[in-house]
Parts: sequence; C-alpha cells; structure tokens
Amino acid sequence: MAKINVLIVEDDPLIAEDIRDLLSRVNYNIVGIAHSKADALNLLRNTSPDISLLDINLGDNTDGILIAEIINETYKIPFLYLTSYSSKVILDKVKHTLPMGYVVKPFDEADLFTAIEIAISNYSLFNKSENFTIETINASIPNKLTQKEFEVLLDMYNGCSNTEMADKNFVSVNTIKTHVQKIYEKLDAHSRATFIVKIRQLLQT
Amino acid sequence: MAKINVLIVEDDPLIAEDIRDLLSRVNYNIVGIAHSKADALNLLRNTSPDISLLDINLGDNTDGILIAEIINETYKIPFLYLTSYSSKVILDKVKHTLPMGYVVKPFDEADLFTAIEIAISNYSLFNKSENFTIETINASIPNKLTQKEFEVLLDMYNGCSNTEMADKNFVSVNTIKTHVQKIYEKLDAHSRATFIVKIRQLLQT
DNA sequence: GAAGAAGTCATCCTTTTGGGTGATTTTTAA
DNA sequence: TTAAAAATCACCCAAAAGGATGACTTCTTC
Repeated sequence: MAKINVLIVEDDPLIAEDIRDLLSRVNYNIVGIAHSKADALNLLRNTSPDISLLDINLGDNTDGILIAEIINETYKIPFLYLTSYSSKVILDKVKHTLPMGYVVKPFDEADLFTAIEIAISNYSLFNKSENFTIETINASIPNKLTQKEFEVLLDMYNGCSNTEMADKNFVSVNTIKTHVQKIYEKLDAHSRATFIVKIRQLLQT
Repeated sequence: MAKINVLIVEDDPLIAEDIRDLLSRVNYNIVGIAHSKADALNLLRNTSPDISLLDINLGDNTDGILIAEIINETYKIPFLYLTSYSSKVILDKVKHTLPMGYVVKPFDEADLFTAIEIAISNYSLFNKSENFTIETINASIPNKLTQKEFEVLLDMYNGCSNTEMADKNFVSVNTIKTHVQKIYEKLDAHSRATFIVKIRQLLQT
C-alpha cells in the first residue's frame, strides 16, 4: 500500500518531531513540517499531502483556522486539529471549518493512527465533490470516459443544456450530442435525469 | 439551550456511570444506559437521543457495530465509538458504519465534550439526505410546494421521466406535466438539469 | 509514418420536455 | 356552504434531447 502523505503544521518543534517519529515508523510519509502559516501554505502548494495535522494555535494566533479554510477552498484534503486543550470556545471557533477530527495533546500513538485513518476513509465519503474526478468515475465503469467526455459530464451535472455546452466550447451541438451519447452508453444512462442518478450512485460507492 | 440527549451503550457499568456523571454535570441529558444490544435497541425505540456513544465490544462480541448499522438505517443520529484500544483491525471493521468519531478509553472530560459537540454539529452538515423534506425545501422558496408537487419532485430527483411518473401514479402524462411546470415555476428551474442543480443548492443551505 | 483513439460534425428520425391556456373535479378551509 | 386551493386532464406548439449511422480531422503512440 502506498504511504499516506502527511503534512504537519505545528509550531512547537518538539511536538512536531514527536509526531514525525511516530508516523514515520509505520505507513506514513511526512511531506513536511510547517512551523508557521507561511510555511504551511508553501508546503501545501508544493507537496501533495493526503491529510494535514493542524495545530490551531501557531505562535500567539489562530492561524491554524485560516489554514483550514484555505485547505477547504483550494486543496480539499481532510485535516485534523491538534489542540493542547479543548473547550466550547475553541470548538465554536473551529467547527465551521469541518475538521475530520481533532487530537488533544498529549496524545498516544494509537489515538493518532486511528484518527488519521478514520479521517481519510470518511473524508472521501463525506466530501462528495472530492470524489468527482475522472479517475473515480472511471474506476467504477468498464468503458472508460475520455477527458473531453468527462468535461461534458461535468457540465451536464451542473445543469447545462446541449446548446449551452456547444456555445461555451465553441463546437456544434452535434458534437456535444455525440459526447452525450457516448457518456450515456458508458454510464448506462438514457436521459439527463437517469444520468444524474447514476452519477450520484458512482460518487457514493 | 436545550440539553443534548445522549444514549450510552456500554457494558461496563463503571465506565457507563463515569460517563453519565461527566456529562450530567454540564449540558447533557442521559436518556439511558444500555448494557446490551437488546437494551440499546429498546432505548433507541423509546427515547429520542440526539447522539449515541457506542462501546464496540459488548461482552464478548462486537454488537456495537450492529447497533451502529441499525442507527444508520433507522434512527439517523450521529454516534461515537468508545473503544478500549484502537487498531487497524478494529478500524477496518467499523469504518463502514461512518462513525462521527471515536473516543479511546480512558478519555478525559474535555475530549469527550469536544467529540460530542463536533459530532453533532458536523452530522447535520454531512447527512444531506436528512434535509430532504418538503419543509426544508419550502423553507427556502417563496411559493410553497404542495404535497403532490413534492412527491413528483422526489421522483424527478430520482430520475423518473414524465411517462414513468404518470404510469406509477395512474394519472395522465398531462397531469404530471402540469405538476412539473408548477415545480419549475416555484423553484425557478427550466429543465430537468437545472432543476437538479436547484435542489442541490436548496439542500446545501 | 501507419494504426488507432479521440474529437469533430452532419443528417435523419422519434420521443420527450417545456410552455401556455383553459376546463373540470375534488379537497380544504373559512 | 361556499370560496379558494389542489389535482386532474386536454390540446397546441416549439424546442430539446435521445438514438443511430457515417465521415472527416486531429492527436497519440508504437
């Protein structure tokens, strides 16, 4: 099994190294340790973590929350909060970012592993749009979609008519209709409505 | 704020009482403590918990998982697993039940509170289908749907063509078409595709 | 550079939708 | 009991979608 890429965002170097040691011993690959918001954004941009562990408090501020928001907007990976203490106040401040969990420091090895694995396995189920890639769709059907077909599929899923798609792609409606036909064949759908249902099914499994 | 109703499913009486004490001191109401699967099903049926804390191992079996499955099917409330230890093996066995989290025993007060609150606040966001009622839809639109229209809407959402709906409801296609038109007016949609998108929007807010 | 896949477009035809209007019956509620 | 709302259906027309087939033009890729 491929190692799970983890990004650690934790200002305390001792704790960060502690986590790295724990995780490195088993099936995890640490793509980086960020001690600040800037570090974190940089690593998010340049590595491809599968999950991020976020300290809420970086130095004297709550930059962890900002990083979480950016992850949700741009990177769409699950994350867990690392907190030194848990309180209703903290919770209210972070829950809108929909963390996949939290780990209260100090934590033990097993807790951390469990939290990470549950986070990753549940995230894909919860975050449906994350699954909405050509790879996920193709993994579930015998006749694979081409790139173009997937683009058309996305537009269809977002409510475009054939004419609208033709216009925005500068091709004729006939071309779009051909793509649509192929998509229907490959997904075993026969109308816009059944197509949507098929997509829902594919994204849920 | 109304107290949060909690169902505790835990075979160890000491731990169960410990949890009850912890939670009762603050904003929680314990609707019951179940020591067995039978107890749990009974309490689920007769009380209305907002969340359940499930020990995975009840006695010498993993009835906690079965209870989780029943909760998912029938009661649709969030639950957290209480585990004495965490391992990949356990995790693989439980993750298909989509727990909102887990708490590893022994746990401290703050951990438990945080886990419960996050579970409850996130559950409603994750569980979209729970929101799919005529009330939720009507709450978001100026011209309310009638009951019949909502039924047609559900069929449309599930991929039925007008003809299919006419057949299964023993009415003419014309009747269905009238309902569909009304639905489009009220939702400001103009085709099956845009209708689906509108519904998605309504369910997400 | 040849073969195959992917993308482009056309034509033909049928079925389904979308839309508008009007009318009748049934239900609901004042 | 009566007026309003909801549900039923019809007819008309235009637009869009669905389905099949064939052909031409890029791209890849070996």
